[in-house]
Amino acid sequence: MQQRRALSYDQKHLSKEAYMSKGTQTREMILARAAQLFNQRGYFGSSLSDIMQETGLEKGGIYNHFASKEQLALEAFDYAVELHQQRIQSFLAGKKHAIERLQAILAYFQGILEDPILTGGCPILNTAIESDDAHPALRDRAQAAMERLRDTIVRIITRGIERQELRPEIDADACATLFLALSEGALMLSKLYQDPTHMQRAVNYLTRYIEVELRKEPANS
Amino acid sequence: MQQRRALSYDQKHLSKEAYMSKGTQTREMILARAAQLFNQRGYFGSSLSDIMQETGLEKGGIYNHFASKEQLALEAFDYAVELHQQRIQSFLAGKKHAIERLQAILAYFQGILEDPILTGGCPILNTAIESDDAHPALRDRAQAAMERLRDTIVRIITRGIERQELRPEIDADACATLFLALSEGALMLSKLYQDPTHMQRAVNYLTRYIEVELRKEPANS
Amino acid sequence: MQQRRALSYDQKHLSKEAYMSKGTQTREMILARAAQLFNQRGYFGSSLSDIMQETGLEKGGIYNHFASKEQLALEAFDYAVELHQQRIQSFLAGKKHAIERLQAILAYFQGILEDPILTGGCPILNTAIESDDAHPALRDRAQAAMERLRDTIVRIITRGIERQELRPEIDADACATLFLALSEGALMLSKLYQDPTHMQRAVNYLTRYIEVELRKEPANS
Amino acid sequence: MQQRRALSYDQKHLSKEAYMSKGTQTREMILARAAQLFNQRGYFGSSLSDIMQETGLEKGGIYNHFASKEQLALEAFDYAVELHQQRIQSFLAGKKHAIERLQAILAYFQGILEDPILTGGCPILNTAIESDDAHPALRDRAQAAMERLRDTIVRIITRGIERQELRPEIDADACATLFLALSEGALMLSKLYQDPTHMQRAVNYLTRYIEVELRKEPANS
DNA sequence: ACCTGCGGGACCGCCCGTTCGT
DNA sequence: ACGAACGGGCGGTCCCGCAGGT
Repeated sequence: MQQRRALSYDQKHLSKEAYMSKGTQTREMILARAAQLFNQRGYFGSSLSDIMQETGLEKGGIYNHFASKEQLALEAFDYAVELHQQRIQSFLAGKKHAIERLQAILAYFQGILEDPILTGGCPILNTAIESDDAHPALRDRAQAAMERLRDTIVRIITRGIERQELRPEIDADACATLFLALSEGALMLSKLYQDPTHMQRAVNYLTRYIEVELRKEPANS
Repeated sequence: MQQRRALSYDQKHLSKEAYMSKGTQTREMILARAAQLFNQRGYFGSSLSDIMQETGLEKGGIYNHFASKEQLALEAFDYAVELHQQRIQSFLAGKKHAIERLQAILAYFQGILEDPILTGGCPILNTAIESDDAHPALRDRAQAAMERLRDTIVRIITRGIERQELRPEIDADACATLFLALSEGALMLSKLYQDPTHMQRAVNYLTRYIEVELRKEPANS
Repeated sequence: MQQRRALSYDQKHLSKEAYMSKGTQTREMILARAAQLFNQRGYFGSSLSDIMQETGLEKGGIYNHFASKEQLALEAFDYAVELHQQRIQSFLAGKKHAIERLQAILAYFQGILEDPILTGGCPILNTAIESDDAHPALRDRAQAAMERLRDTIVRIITRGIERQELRPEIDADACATLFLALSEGALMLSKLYQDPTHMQRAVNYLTRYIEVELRKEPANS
Repeated sequence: MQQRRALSYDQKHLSKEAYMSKGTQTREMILARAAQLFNQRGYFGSSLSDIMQETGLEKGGIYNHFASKEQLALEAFDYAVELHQQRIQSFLAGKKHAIERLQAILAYFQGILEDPILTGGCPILNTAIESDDAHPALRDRAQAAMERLRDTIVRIITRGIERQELRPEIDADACATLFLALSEGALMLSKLYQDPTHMQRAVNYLTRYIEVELRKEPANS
């Protein structure tokens, strides 16, 4: 019965995606469920038993696909990040102007709270906090993922400057830090208080910031 | 021998602080060490064995003072928060002007990274992230601690407005969110990257923000 | 070993000896050993370590089959009772006359001491005494088992009266109490003194009682 | 508060009994409470913490008076037996005739159920069952106590025969076994079923038995 | 090829019975 | 008589291999 759920899980993707062998399907399903679990309860807070229950598989079934809990955690983290990356891309899709693209980033952050792909908040933030002093392998992963996100923002800004959509004097790195830190921080606050207000304030603030501090004013003004 | 370490730990406080029975000393020592451990490895990532090793006590010795790991965690969190609260107070001590006081808050956040009382970063942030979907009791504690911190900032701002040190149109709540979210977020980034730059940027940004957006300009300007 | 497959093919068709997977065999083995242990040392007097030693399994192996010590105890008790029930049935087998059947019951009780299936005496008695004020779940089990035994005796008597093998004025319930209480009490005495004499006396007494008080005299005498 | 109860416990005896130092009072109090506990939960089922709670003392306080849990158990058993022995004596007091004395024994057994000095049933029975295969020291104690009880009955019967109150052909030992086994067995049944009926039946049966089988008929009948 | 289920064994948090300094 | 500390054992769970069967 649990297995049925597992099977049906990915079969809906069959039409639009490449063929997946049963094994690969199971593997993906495990990753999806584990990513969810780890994102809510953390790496140390999730046991293999929890994952068994979540996936409907026996231990052996999981171990068939992943050599260890750690390996699973690493891949599940990648999976979660990939999901979020796709979400960002879908927000950015079709938006050319740097202002629009920065707004899309804000929308993405707000979406983590209001329309989450993975409940439990931002996997990079969660993993960063849990792993920084405790799990180097995971921390490196989190660092790389964060860097990718940061780089996305930096690129939007530098290209925006090149295209003369943003002011030339902007420090792209500092600006990316502002966006990232404020968004992640506000996400944390809103999750802690279970109140979206804080996230909303951060988005409001950054939206204004984009307009007032980043947008290049028309030359004739 | 291990016990001796425990004894010596708090005895240096005896001269200046209230008398502590041996039991209470040990209790405090356990809290201090456990707070450190939990702050680095998290609640689920720290085992009683780790705490035994850190304290030099046997299990029974710890259990004498705390009914469960959870109870210990709760009290250790309070201990850590209290330590940080005292730090904030020491930063605020003698500073009357709202601008100065807000700068002290920034200095406090920067100190978490550069001159930590407890290695492992901000206990409220760490605990908030770990507990929000996994441990309600801890989350409530973290929420209360965060609220206290937030309230400190809000009060500084509202009193600053009253004293006409800050602009009257400031939204104190929104402003506190900005300070908290940006500082905690930057702290996370700096810890993740093991690079104080991000924290520094947040402090720079907020320092400028204080001057430009909050400080009430002299009437004659 | 290679033959196992051939064997197992037929084993599912075997009507009299149900096929037992390796897991089920282990489970039964644990039950048998645990039943023995509990019967000698009691529930609180037996530790999981004892059971590990007795079964030669590690904790994980035991825990695979039983969710807790309590669950194991409950099932082990049922196992022990079932064993004794079968023993009673084998004593009763082929005996039609109520007198014979009551004598079989006595033989069964004497057998507990002299030819035990499970050393440690009567599991119902042992469990009744240990659990009555301390372990309701176990007590309920013991009560049900005792009731089954009592019912066996009551039925023998009532059917004996119906068949005019026993006197019509007999109070079957009171008589069953006499049999049970005296037998269990004598069993306790003989185990305490490590001397079968007391059991023997009870059997002698009840044997005479059957003849003198229960047996219906021929009409022509 | 607990301590207050402990203190007051024996002070009412001070007037009529030999002087008891505070230490001795405490010791007696521990014995009384422990005897109660062991009688209900058994030796292995009672922990020192239970005893602490029951007595209101700390561990050190208990260990001041008893070298080990085992030693306490042994003495608590003796205490319980002594209490029961006194009860028997009070039932026998003033009764000279063997018939009366045997009836007193039955009344004593019935009293265990209906007006217990120690809840949890007969300590000898309880201890016999728990210790027979598990705790030789306790079993020896139980055996001795049972023997004392048995001897009381045997003596009543032999003296009754000597005094021509009972029939000369009675086997006193067998008769004592009958009384003991039936009473203890019925006690077990009544406790298991939480229904005094079984005990009542045993008493009824033995009362009749005394009249019909033991009482010496007047010579002229 | 994939999954099940059994078993291992280390370790978990907790509590035991015990000792001893105060 | 207390209360701190011990140290090992409690019941239970962890993560992990591996044999077996479909």
